[in-house]
Amino acid sequence: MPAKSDLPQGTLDLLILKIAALGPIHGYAIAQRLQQVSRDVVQVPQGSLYPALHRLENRGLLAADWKETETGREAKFYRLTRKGRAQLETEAASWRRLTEAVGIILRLREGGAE
Amino acid sequence: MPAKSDLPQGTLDLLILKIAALGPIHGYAIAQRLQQVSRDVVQVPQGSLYPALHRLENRGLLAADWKETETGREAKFYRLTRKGRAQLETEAASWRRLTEAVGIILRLREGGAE
DNA sequence: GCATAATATGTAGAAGATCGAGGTAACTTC
DNA sequence: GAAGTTACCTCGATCTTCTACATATTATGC
Repeated sequence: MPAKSDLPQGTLDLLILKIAALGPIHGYAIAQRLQQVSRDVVQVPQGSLYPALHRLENRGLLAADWKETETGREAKFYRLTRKGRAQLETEAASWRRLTEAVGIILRLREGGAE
Repeated sequence: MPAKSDLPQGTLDLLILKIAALGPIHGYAIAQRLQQVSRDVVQVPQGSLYPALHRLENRGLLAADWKETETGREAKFYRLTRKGRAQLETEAASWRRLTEAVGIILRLREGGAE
């Protein structure tokens, strides 16, 4: 059984920014890397990937240049802008705050808090 | 500065199911409880809350009865159905798997994993 | 008696994100 | 020359969330 995972809204942007922060990389490779690192928990369909990249580029968080890949093909390499780096930090902090809060809630027991 | 938090899609259902699992409770109180326990990180606007409750009820995950609150007012008390309990477990497991994966990604360093 | 706030429910409409399905093209391997 | 992989892209359906609005009851203050 495949680990069907459906990223919640907003999460994809955070992950893309994070991967791009590790060094210039093209879209297709971002999706592969996410899938590898997460052991298939995170799977990004192309219909989500490319709109997200364009969205981030339009917002000035990513910048792109066409370059040659290692295999000698043209691809669009994305890198984080200064603004993108700031955004990444903000979103990562929100993510941590939120997951911490949700974690607390999920661990509640009857007759628990206050 | 308020901890503006905007729950990602799907998360609200999970949290509602979890709170309802602790015992019958009405909608307004669910929102209050979430906010209290999370120290204001999770804030549920009514325009999100009630549609979510109806959604969950229609899917057969919650069941509702009108009862009197402690303050003597009529309110709709929700409780988890058997199906809802199963769904809660599934969603909680997904949530853990996902946050774990995202956590790994957010901790990546250049020249890191594979 | 009247205004305000808190409790408690609900709807309508706009805005955004994800995703399945489709399309293009180049390069590699058999 | 057919198939598979890499690499880009768009469109439309679908679902959530959120802002704003609407309603009714109870409690508090003046």
